[in-house]
Parts: sequence; structure tokens; C-alpha cells
Amino acid sequence: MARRQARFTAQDLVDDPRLRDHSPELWRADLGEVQRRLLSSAVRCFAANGFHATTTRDIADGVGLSPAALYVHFPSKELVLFEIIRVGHERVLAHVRDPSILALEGSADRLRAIVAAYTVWHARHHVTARVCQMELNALTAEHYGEIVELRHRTNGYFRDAVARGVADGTFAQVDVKRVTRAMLSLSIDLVRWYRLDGADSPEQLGEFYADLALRLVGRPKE
Amino acid sequence: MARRQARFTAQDLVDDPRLRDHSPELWRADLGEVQRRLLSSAVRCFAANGFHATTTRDIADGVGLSPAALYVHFPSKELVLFEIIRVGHERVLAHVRDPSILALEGSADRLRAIVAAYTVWHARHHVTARVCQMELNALTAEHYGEIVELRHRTNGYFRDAVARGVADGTFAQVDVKRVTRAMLSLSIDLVRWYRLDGADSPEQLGEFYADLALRLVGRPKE
DNA sequence: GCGAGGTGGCTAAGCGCATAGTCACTCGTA
DNA sequence: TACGAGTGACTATGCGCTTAGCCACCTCGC
Repeated sequence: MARRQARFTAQDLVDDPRLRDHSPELWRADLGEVQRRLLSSAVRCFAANGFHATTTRDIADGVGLSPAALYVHFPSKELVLFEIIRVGHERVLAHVRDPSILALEGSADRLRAIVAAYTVWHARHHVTARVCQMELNALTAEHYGEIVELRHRTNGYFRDAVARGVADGTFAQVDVKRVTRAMLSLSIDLVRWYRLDGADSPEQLGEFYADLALRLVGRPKE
Repeated sequence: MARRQARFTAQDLVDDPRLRDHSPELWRADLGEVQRRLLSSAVRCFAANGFHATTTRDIADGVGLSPAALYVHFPSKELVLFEIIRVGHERVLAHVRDPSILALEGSADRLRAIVAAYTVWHARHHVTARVCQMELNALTAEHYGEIVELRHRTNGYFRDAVARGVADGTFAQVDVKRVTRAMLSLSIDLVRWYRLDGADSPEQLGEFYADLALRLVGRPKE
């Protein structure tokens, strides 16, 4: 049969504690309430079942509307996904380039701050973050390109933070590219397992991963 | 339109260097050659486009057969996915429980060995590993449960290796659960970006991540 | 105050299409 | 003759998206 056999329906998802996060506060303020609720429903569906296993019906069901209502607010299902992924990446970029982080003089402090900020964001918005990491290749080639651009800029701030500490002798002479990638991996992979009702708050996890990051650059916290 | 708009066709995928790995050597020997070639084609399609964006046509095209030929060898598309994911997880488990690893007496040596083995496997078979990590929730609930069981057993070997070193004083008094998860994250996330024609061989990456693992447990290599 | 006309959110119905899977059949080999 | 591999034509179904139109509410002239 051509059934897509998504394992979870919109009804299941509304109350699933694994899918509770701060994503609903994420959407652009100039969107209407219905649009924002559609995005929140879509992000839950995409996170649980994936873009291709989610139907426009599922998304609309999640806010109690008919399937056609989606098209009053968004021109296509793909553009719903793009809006989610674009907003997610822009918010992350805004967090890691925060002036208060870049103002930190000590290389260790700056690295700690950027790793913590990145991790906290991913934990706090882990449902959206999951879609941002896992559904990238459901985007059209053009939209995918735009997102890759945002990712490169975000990653650049990480690499700079590591390279700076290596250059000024705060860190050991590590391989900047590889170590940076490892730090990103830690925070990115959290979207697979994190839940807000688990043992760690976003802030605790941010601190923990900031500690780990400093160990990775050869400067363990005593 | 209902087009699934997979961005890459089977033709594109055959020669894509990003999708070259050792997966074709992975399949059970008791399967026929056509079955193994179908699995190799499917793994490429699933890795590039995802399970739901891959059609049975795509898989069959990859080995030059008609769509119906798939059903001569496999009862359903989902069972093709399950076979791939099951074999992948069984192979990983076999690697981390290798007697030569468990025979290592020193806690640091053992952790190094298990991290390297896990990482090398994921790098060498990164296309299959990608499917194993990213397409889990396209499985039926029953099949998903079987895989989770295998994952828990694999993760148990990691946790034991960390806990042992903490207990015997080789490592610092780290949070075993969190640190273990961080180590797994490093190797798992590599399926997102690794390619065999890149800068690192699987073995080099395995050594590098083994070094990082020891730093994470507070024992940097001098 | 009140009807005419417009507007925006929403829906029921359904179109066109592509999908997973089936089946009667052929072909090659033993 | 028997059988396993493979196929072309097909079915049943579900998909994204469109269309025509409903309805509550607004605006404006009088």
C-alpha cells in the first residue's frame, strides 16, 4: 500500500512530553497566531515522523483546522519546512554572535560562552533543532543552499573561538578544524535524545558541554 | 503536487563519491548476489534522500532491474530498511564486544580500543551508518523496538569501559552517563559529514576520537 | 440604523498524480 | 516438465494542492 504509516498521529503528538520545548516562542512576530500554531504543529510532526511521512492533514489536524487551511497561510508544505529551518538557523546564529560573547577577552571564557549558548539553544528548542538537523535534505536545492550558508557562518564563530585560544597559547596546539567539528557534534547530537523533563536543564547541559569543550582543547577545569 | 521530489536519482548516486564506502561488504553471506546489490542500492538511496523519499523504483533502478523485481527478493520496502539497519547494528555490536578489546587490562587502553573500533566502523561504513542513525523512525514499532535493544547493549559496553576507569582511579570522577553519551555523540555525528575521500582515514579518525575520549575522562594524552 | 458590497479565514469536495505492492506471464536453465 | 528470476501492466490508495463557495465581520452611503 502507498500508506506512509507514520507511527504517530497529530493527536499523539500534542501531549507527548518528549516533544515539549520552547519552539512556540520562536516564530516571527509579524506572523498571525494561526500561522504560528501551524508552525508549531508542523515542527512536532516533522520531528516525530519526518517531513515526507508527515501529511498536510497531520499538520492541520494539530491545530484543529481542515487540510486546505494550511494553504491560506503557506504556499506549500516545503515552505513550511523552510520557514522552520530558516528561523531555527537564524536564531542560533544570533545566539553565537551575541556581542556579550564576543566582548569576552579571555579565550577560555569566550569558548565556554559560545559552547554554552549553542548548547542551551539546542536543548531549549530541541524539537525545532531536530528538524533543523534531520530534515535538511527535504529542502529544495535553493533553500538548502541558503541554510548551508547560515551554518557556515555559525560554524565560523566556533572555529574562530578555538583558533584564537590556540594562537594565544591558552589552548594546546590542537587540530582546530577537527576539534571544532567535535564540539559541534556534541551539541548537535543532543537533538536525538534530549528532553526538557529529563535530568539536565538546558543551562546545566550547556555548562557541562562547555567544560567538555575546554577539555577537548587541552585545558581541563580543575 | 504529490511529487516526492527526491533530489537525487539512482543514476546520480551510483557515482557520487560522498556515498562511497564499504557497505557492500556488509550483507549476510547467505543472501544471493542480487539481494546484496539491492541492499547496496537501497542504502545509497536511503542515505541520500531518506526512506520516505525513496521509491521502490529508485532502488530497483540502481541495480538495473524493474520495480517488481524488488518483491522477488524482499517482501516489502520496510523490510529492506529493517535488514539494513539490523545488520548495521549487529555489526557494530560485534565490533565493540570484540574479545581482543575486552581482554585489555588497562582501563585507558580498553576505552581507547572501544572508541576507536566504534568510530572506525562508523567511518568505514558511513553510508549504512547514516541510515542506521537517521531512518530509525521509518521502522515499524516492533522493528524499532528490536533495534533499540541492540543499541542499549552496544552502549552498555561503552558505559562499562568508562565506569571501570572511574572506579579504578584511572579516570577522574566524571559523570559516567553524561560522558559516555558525549563519546557516542562524537562518533554518531560523523555520519553527517564523513567521506572516505576526505582528509581522514577511518583509522586516523578512530585514533583522534580515542584521544578525545581520554581527554573527556580527564586523562589527556601527553 | 441599515442594507449593499467587499474581505479574509476557512471548508467540503475532489483533481491529477505517483506510490507500494500484485499478478499473470515469459524466459532460461535443468 | 518444473522452477526460479524477472517483467509489464495493473490496482488500490493516499498524497499535495486547487477550486468554488460559505460565513462572520467590516466599511460606507444614505
